[in-house]
Amino acid sequence: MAHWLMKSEPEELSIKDFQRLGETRWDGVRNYQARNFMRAMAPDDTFFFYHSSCAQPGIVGIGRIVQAAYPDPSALDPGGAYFDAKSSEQKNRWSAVNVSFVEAFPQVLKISFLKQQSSLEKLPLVQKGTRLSVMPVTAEQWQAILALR
DNA sequence: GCCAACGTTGGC
DNA sequence: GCCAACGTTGGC
Repeated sequence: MAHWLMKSEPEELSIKDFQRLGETRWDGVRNYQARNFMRAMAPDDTFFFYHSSCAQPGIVGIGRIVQAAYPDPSALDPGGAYFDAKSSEQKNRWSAVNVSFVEAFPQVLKISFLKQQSSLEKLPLVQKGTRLSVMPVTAEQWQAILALR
């Protein structure tokens, strides 16, 4: 079982929204590297839910993959924010996964705090210049972050 | 709002 | 295939 980290802007989907929904589709990823990580996801993989572009950016909870990657329907919706004119029913460049809520942390593990952890030095999230919205988390990093809750 | 850093686009 | 210009991300 693998571990991941996925970023969401809370104005788009917050951990509270996620908790209320229980299960949802994770779509709209429009970066090839992030997409490729999504395609490597398998049911029962777990991920940290990260709030980005907000007052308190950081890790706020945990989710689980319930369905492996499939063509992202949002790329085919001409009225939607994630429409991609270069994708079609036959050839959709983008992928979505289905995810379920697992846990919300009692407090935000702020990015400034995570950057202070030597155990997380290699996590792309804290590395300068990295803006991946979906990334792998090693077993060691997973445990280190769990211990910070 | 600023701006560093990165990704994408498109002319050549 | 190069690379300048532009767009986006995302912390601060």
